[in-house]
Amino acid sequence: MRVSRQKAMENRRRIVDAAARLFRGEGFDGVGVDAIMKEAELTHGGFYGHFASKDALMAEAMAHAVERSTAWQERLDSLSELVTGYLSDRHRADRANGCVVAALGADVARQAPALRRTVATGIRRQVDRIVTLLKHGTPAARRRRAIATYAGMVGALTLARAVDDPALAREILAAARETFGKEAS
Amino acid sequence: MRVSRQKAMENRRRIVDAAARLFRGEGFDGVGVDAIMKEAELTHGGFYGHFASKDALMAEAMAHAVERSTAWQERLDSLSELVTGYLSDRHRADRANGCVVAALGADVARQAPALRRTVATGIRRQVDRIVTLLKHGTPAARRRRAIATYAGMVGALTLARAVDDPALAREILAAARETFGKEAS
DNA sequence: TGTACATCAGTGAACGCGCGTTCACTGATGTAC
DNA sequence: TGTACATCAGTGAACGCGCGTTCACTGATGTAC
Repeated sequence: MRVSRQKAMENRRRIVDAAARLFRGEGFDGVGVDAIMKEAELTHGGFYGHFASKDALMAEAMAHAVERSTAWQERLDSLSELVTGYLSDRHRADRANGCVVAALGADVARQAPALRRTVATGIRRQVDRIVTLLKHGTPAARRRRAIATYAGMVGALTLARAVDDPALAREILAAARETFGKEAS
Repeated sequence: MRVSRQKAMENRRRIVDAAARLFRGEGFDGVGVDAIMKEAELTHGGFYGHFASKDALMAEAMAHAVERSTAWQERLDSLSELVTGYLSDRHRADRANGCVVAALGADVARQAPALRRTVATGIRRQVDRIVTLLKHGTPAARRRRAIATYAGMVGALTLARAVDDPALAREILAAARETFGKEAS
């Protein structure tokens, strides 16, 4: 049964959005086209009217997720706010709506160039954003510091999620918050 | 055709070793039982004489990889050596023989408790190891610093591998080496 | 030490299932008059 | 503005392939005498 062009565009957006969440939550291989379409309240057959392949959707979903997460942090205006939010227990528990790199980091390295380029763009933007939140040092030192801070954030969240011991997970997040949350002079 | 008990044990070890490398290189879902057995120079049918399931091998392969990487770093005796080696271009390019957490971090979070517990043990050991390399500060401060340093190492390697731009990858590794390689007072 | 038989590590065909993808079909939408 | 037809978004069955797992079989190893 045909659907209005506007509704079709909305459906497409819903598929990308569902994919962006499900991929982060379960990994690229952990989610099938069928599950994504079901999440978007459609049937799997219609998928290929919107996308050339699952790979194509993966790339588009990553672009969507990167866009969203960048938009989200525009509102933050201090390093400690950014770090505290990123290294929160809430973010640790909610892979599906969180940072793409922490949710899919190792998987991204094995994906097609187009997808990796998209993620690289997101990383660059995140680093630039942190640079603007740093107040001390030369531009080069601030950039270096921003990269190390972002690396620390991603690594701490990855470690906290990998570990099965809640106490250790909390300790990791707390240690990283204290280390990366304030700008050491 | 039957094989001596000693040879059978050696075969089992070869399967675990091949699995540890292949899983890190291609991800848990990226490698099949067939590929692992072929890498170990056996046929896939014999697999279930050694292991109850692919999941069981995954857990054992992680234990093996954690053991090996811990043994490897025993030889290092300074923080800068450890950090420089970890954040080298060689390690970035060689996922299959490198750090388990950087190679499979996000995937580990989705695995069975037994596997996550094994990885947690490896993480604890790595943190303890870094603590012994730190010279300044109270025990609590050193532990905090060790966790943050390990997080920075894992995150930087993850970012460098995710990115498709070699120049950016090198910049990330260099920034992290400078930041985490020397013990800030 | 040698022989006869039981054991069992490894082989390769086969099974069942899930997943990515295709396709004939449906019926509401969009358009031409 | 209303009617007739073409278009095409979405449906659901089906296909083919790969993967985890099973199983009957093989033949060298291990053991009992």
